[in-house]
Amino acid sequence: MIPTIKDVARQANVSTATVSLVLQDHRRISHKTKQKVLRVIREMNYRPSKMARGLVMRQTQNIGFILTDNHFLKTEPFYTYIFLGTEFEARGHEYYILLNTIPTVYNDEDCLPRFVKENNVDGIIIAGKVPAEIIACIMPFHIPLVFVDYYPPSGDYFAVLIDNIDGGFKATDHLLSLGHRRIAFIGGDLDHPSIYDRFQGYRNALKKAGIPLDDQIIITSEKATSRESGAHAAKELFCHGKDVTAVFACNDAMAIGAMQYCKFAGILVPQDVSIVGFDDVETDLSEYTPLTTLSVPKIDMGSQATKMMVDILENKIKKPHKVLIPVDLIVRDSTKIRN
Amino acid sequence: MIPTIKDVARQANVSTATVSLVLQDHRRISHKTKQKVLRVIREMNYRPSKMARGLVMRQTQNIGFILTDNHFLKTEPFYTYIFLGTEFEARGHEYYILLNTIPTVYNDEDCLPRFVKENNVDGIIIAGKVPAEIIACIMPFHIPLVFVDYYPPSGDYFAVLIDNIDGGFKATDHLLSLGHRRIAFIGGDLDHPSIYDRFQGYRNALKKAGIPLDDQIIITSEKATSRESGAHAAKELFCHGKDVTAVFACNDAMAIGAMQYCKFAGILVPQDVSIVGFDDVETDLSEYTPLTTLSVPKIDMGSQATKMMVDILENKIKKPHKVLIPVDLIVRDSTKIRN
DNA sequence: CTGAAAGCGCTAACAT
DNA sequence: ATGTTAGCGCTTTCAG
Repeated sequence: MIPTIKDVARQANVSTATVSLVLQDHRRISHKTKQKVLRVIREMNYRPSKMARGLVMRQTQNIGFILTDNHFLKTEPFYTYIFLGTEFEARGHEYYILLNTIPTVYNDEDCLPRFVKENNVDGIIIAGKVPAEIIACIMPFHIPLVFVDYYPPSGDYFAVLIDNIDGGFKATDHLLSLGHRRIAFIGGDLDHPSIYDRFQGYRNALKKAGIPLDDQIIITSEKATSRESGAHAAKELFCHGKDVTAVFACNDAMAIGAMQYCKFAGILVPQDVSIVGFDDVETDLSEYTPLTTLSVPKIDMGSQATKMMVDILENKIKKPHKVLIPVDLIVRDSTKIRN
Repeated sequence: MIPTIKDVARQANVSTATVSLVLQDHRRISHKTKQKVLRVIREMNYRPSKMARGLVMRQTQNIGFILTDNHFLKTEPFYTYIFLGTEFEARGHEYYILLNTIPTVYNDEDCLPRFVKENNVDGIIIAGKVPAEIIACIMPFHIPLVFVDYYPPSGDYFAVLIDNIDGGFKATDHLLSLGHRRIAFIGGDLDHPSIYDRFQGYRNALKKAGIPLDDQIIITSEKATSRESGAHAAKELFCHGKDVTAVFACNDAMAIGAMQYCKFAGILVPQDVSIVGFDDVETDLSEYTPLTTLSVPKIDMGSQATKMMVDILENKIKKPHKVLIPVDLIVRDSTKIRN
């Protein structure tokens, strides 16, 4: 049988109120009683019931986690890592994470995650891009929100974001430092904020190096950011004989696609061309030259988001703000000094 | 302000007991009052508090989900899908899934998932192989357990398992039906139950076809089930000129490894040799011939596990038993009729 | 510094 | 058929 606060109180010869106060480390408890109670608690292996406490405190100690299903199920476990990060961090703060995937396409039926309907969370972490309707549905409930790896088009929010500008800069700067001057950018739709920012970093780095932008070697006509589109972009680049010695791809998939094309076209990486990716998600690619890329600390992002949420819930912070997570350049074999 | 049962009772001019009974669809409530109460509930948008109900009912309406971290984080989202399946199913039964990853190597510090320490789950689903110590730690708590894709070496448990024997049979039978007679088996450690069972299916199929087993073409000397070991095994097979026209690999990774070796050795798939894998997890392998394999309904497995757990918790089933999930042969391009 | 008691929202005897 | 009431395990005034 699981001991209750009453059992502890009886055993320690104090009232339940005292036990409760000890539990909260209240200062108006004498050191002696505190030690006594603590000992009994340990002996009986007592833990306060979340439900009873939640009932009276009017809080669930749960944090919701919302993600569209395609994000969670894609092959690279990007959001899976973020999710895990939230879980790890939540443990230390006595919170539980409640996952709720939502359909990628908006669907007014089950628009509201059930944990908000049931009032079963104190706050919600939203990971990746979600339909604007979902956010609109949740807002009226006045539940604290933290966004991870996504920032809604308008409004002020708490958010944990990748420092994409810095990443783009680091990638480009790395190539510059290797002596490259003709550095191409290949990316998907610039309307996507992450890609746009990575491109900004690229621009900033070139500007700093005093190299003018050359639209000829900036390929942003692809919509997707897949391997296929990476291969396409590379074809565009090399087929027309534009002289480039290095490529910064906006993500690993496109970088790999570019490498696929190079292999096909007999272009050697990194001898003929250096390539840098972004994300550090494409593993097990024994076919290709190991990719120099920017590594995103995914677990850390989840952890930061939870930390931020806990701070909000404990009223430690009130004003919405963004936290930018720095990325690390991982130098592997796909980049080398310019010939 | 969220309405409570009292608000509903007052508004409907009945007692809270009546509202409670209506909520549980108790028959000793007159149709008329029931309708009246139901209307008020709808009007006020009332939902009973999980915590209050849980407190008195002594149940959390939470189901724990345990997984070692390496399982959750491996590149293929195998267990991620299973986890999602449990979530989907849980929704329909008003349960929440609480994830708790545990270190892969046993670590007596945090051996117990916190949701059991805190008594925050009614039952626990355990996915994939976990250290025996963890199970031993949990047993004393008498929490219902359901295993998914793993069955402990000894004892009687509820479990949802892949029908590996059937899968091995289907794989081999497919090759037989294509006219192959010299069918190799490549697998990792036969001590692993899944691999052993897949091998049994292979044996059964050959036996049924009246083909004697040939130890020469059964490669089980590899410990791992990685691409590398698949390539090794294939080398072993083809290097020594053992005549085989088909290979059943115990999983997709080994099958891909075998294909890597074939490519290297100039052996054509499927022209020279047909290959069948197992799991249907290796995607995005544009380099290789699309693999004929056995597809495991991962989401369905999670869903079945939750269903089983809910049945246990509702006392609908009491005797431990296994549910075998059938697998489907997915014929792609890596197999063809024997020349 | 500690205890008694009320009450969080709900269910389940027991009354009526 | 419905209402009254006593808790479930905990926190929190308010007294002492």
